[in-house]
Amino acid sequence: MTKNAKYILEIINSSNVHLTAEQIYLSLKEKNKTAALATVYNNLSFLYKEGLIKKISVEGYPDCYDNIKRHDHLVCKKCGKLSDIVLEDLTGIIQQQINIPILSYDLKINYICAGCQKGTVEQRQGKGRDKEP
Amino acid sequence: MTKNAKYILEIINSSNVHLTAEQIYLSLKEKNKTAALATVYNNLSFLYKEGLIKKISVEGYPDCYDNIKRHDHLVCKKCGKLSDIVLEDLTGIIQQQINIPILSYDLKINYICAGCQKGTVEQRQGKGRDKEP
DNA sequence: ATAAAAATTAGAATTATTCTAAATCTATTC
DNA sequence: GAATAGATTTAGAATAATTCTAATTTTTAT
Repeated sequence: MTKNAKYILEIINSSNVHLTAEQIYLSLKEKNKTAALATVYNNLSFLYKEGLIKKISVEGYPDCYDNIKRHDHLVCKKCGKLSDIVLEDLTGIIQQQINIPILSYDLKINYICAGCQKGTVEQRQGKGRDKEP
Repeated sequence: MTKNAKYILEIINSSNVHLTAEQIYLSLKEKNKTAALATVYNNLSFLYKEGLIKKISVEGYPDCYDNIKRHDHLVCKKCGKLSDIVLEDLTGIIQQQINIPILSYDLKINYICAGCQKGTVEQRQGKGRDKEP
C-alpha cells in the first residue's frame, strides 16, 4: 500500500462524517502538498476494490466514502444529511428469504432530521447548482 | 400532470427493468418524436418530488428510476445487474430500534448473479469508459 | 382571440469522474 | 551508488450525467 493510499484510508477511518472525493482531496493536501485529485480517485478506487472502504451513493449527491465497520445509514429526505446508525444485523432475516447466498447489504433509512423538523437547516450541497428556493 | 409526464410515468411503471434517464428518453421519443432529454429530466424531477417514482443510485452507475411499489433490490457486485426482489416489510423491525419516525427505507442486497457465477456475462455499462480488462 | 402562465426545446454549462501521457518515485540489480 | 524497470503520481484533457438558460411552443384562463 502506497503512502497516499495509507493517508486516504486514515482520513476515511478517522472521520466521523462521510467524505466526498473532493473533501478527501482537501484533507490529503494537508499531509501531501502536491497531491492531485486524480491520485485521490486512483487510490479510492484501489481501496474500494480491496474492500478496505465502502462507497455510498445517495441520489442527487456525489458519492462518498465510509469505513467498513458494519452499520446502516440515515438519510434526511429534506437536507440530504447522511448519518450512521447501528442496527441489528439483518443478514439472517434476509438470507432466510433468498435462495442465493448474499454477500452483504446496504440499508438506508429515510427520515427527516431534527434540524429540518424545526425548519432551520441549509441543504447539503448536492450535484449541479442550487436545488430549490 | 402534462402529457410528457404521463408518458414517462407510464414508461417507468410498465417496465420490468430499471431505466436510466437516457433510456427513458429513447422510449419517450417513440410517442413524442420531438421530445428533448431536458424534458425527461424535468419530468423525472417533477415525478420524483411528487413521490410518483423512485430513484435508485448504485455506485458506479447512472441513477435509474423505478415504480413505487414496495420492494427491495439485488445488486450483482460483479456485473452491476440490478433486479427486484420482494422481502417482508422490515419497517417494524427497524422502527423498534430508532426513536425518530422513519419515512421509508432502501435495501440493496449484494450478491453475485447466476451469470457471473458461471463467468460468462458482460458488465453492465457504468459511468465513464471501460472499467477493467 | 388574447394574454398570461407553464412546459418544452436546444444547446451551453457544470460537476463528478475517468483517462492519457509525461514526470516522479521506488525498489532492484549490478 | 548508478542504471533500470515498474509502479505511482501529476496535470490537464476528455467524458458522461445532469442542470441551467433563454428562446419557443403549448396550454389555460379571460
